[in-house]
Amino acid sequence: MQPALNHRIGDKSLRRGYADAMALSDICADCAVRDHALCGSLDDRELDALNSLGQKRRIARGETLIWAGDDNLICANLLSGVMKMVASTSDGREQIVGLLYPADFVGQPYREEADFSITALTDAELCVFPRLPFQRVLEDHVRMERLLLQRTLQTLNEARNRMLTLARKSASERVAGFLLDMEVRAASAGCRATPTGPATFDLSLTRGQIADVLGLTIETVSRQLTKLKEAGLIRLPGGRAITISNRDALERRAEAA
Amino acid sequence: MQPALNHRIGDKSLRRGYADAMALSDICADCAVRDHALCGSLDDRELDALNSLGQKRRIARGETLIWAGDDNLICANLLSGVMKMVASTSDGREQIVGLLYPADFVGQPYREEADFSITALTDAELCVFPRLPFQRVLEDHVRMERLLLQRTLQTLNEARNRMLTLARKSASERVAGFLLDMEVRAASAGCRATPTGPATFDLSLTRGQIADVLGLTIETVSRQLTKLKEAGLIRLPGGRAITISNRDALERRAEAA
DNA sequence: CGCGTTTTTGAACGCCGTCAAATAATGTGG
DNA sequence: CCACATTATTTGACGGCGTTCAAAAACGCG
Repeated sequence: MQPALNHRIGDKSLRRGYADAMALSDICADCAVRDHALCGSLDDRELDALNSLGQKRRIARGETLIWAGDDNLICANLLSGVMKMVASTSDGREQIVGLLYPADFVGQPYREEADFSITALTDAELCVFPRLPFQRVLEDHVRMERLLLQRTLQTLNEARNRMLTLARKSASERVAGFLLDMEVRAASAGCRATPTGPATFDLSLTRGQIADVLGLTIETVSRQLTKLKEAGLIRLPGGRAITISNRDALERRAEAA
Repeated sequence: MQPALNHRIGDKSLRRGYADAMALSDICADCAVRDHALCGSLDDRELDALNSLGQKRRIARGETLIWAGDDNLICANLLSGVMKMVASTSDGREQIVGLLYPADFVGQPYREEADFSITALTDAELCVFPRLPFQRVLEDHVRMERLLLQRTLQTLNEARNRMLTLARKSASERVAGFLLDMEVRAASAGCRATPTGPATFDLSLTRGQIADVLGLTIETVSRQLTKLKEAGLIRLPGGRAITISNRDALERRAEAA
């Protein structure tokens, strides 16, 4: 089905099919997320097999990679940027069911039709694979399949915890919990050495997107943030930055009605 | 904090490993769910390997197999009965994050601590496996691992759709959708030949359990059911039976605020 | 029949959504 | 760099949906 591309071509950009594949292969060498993505489980030779399928693709903020309801044609690895996975009702109500960060796997393997839309919240880069060939690679590479299983299990756990939040927690619990989650992610992205002190970070989401994640409205999110500010638990230095000035209190509020 | 679980003492446990394994192995031969459970992917020889680990276990209605927060020691296949998977807040609010039916896989592989409690809603039977050895079997049997991956992906999809429901749908949409879901399950369990006509079935859940699934209260569920009855979409013949007398209208109500 | 449990029904409250408007932030072309 | 347009956020007023609290009715089981 796919030509084996184990040989190198001197000038990468001369010809199309081959050139793209090789370009991707080269990029893997200094891929920012390779160690954290699914392909981290592959050795160089296996990587070639995957690369012969994949194409690197840039996407602008606001662009939608996959539309719910369409044929489910592709999977991907997210290289940079942030994306959202959205479920929606027929009359347009929306819920973000997952945020995707660099090294995350994107898409729904073994699904004929896409159930959710996937849209870029920032400019983003991905390695995109056609779904069916990707599934075949998956089945030929146990370690990758295993890694996907473990990630999927982890994602499922998170989804279930989110159900508890969406169904049973108050607006102030949701917002407080969300800020703590985002702080953890920001910290691990920035790899700050000091886990102490007032942590300032940028939550690159609009109020509307936060609302979509938390199952609230823009107004409620905004009101809760000002409440937290007035209570002295956080500061809002402007833009989309957040300073957590009293994490203990924030953690308490994250699990008290 | 909770009753000890793995101390079931019976005549069989006098002669350990072998007797149990053979007993289980024998039972597999006429296992009601074998073709639908994960072990359906194993041949007889492989089944032996799994069986040497497993123990068949009966559980009474209301008993809890796994407690959230405990060490995550076991996985299982559900043979008969219905169980619930519950997430809860520190102050006791609960949400059912999954219902488990015969042939479903039970537990959280690759997790050190159980995140959710798993409790029997009816008397139930399971094949219980210690988690770590089970994981090893999983890794030695690609087909089973693949099957688990595919199931997990499917479950994740369902979880994400549930997020939409919990976050954005009205009480009447939730109840209508729930009845339709249960009807599908009841129909597939009973394998009715006629997909037409007024379908009567038993939703073996109490109002409280329905409320726990839908993220509502008992009162709200009850009120919505009477509304549906008064609107002529369903009948409540008593007990926990439901008759769907106008499925089209019910489907419309399931996705209209 | 009598008792405990589940379900239904009623009444009042409160959280959050909706609608509306003011203010702040961001971007754009001149 | 500013003036202006656009978008995002904050703030306010109000109402509705679902919860909470309470009690009656129906059911199940000895």
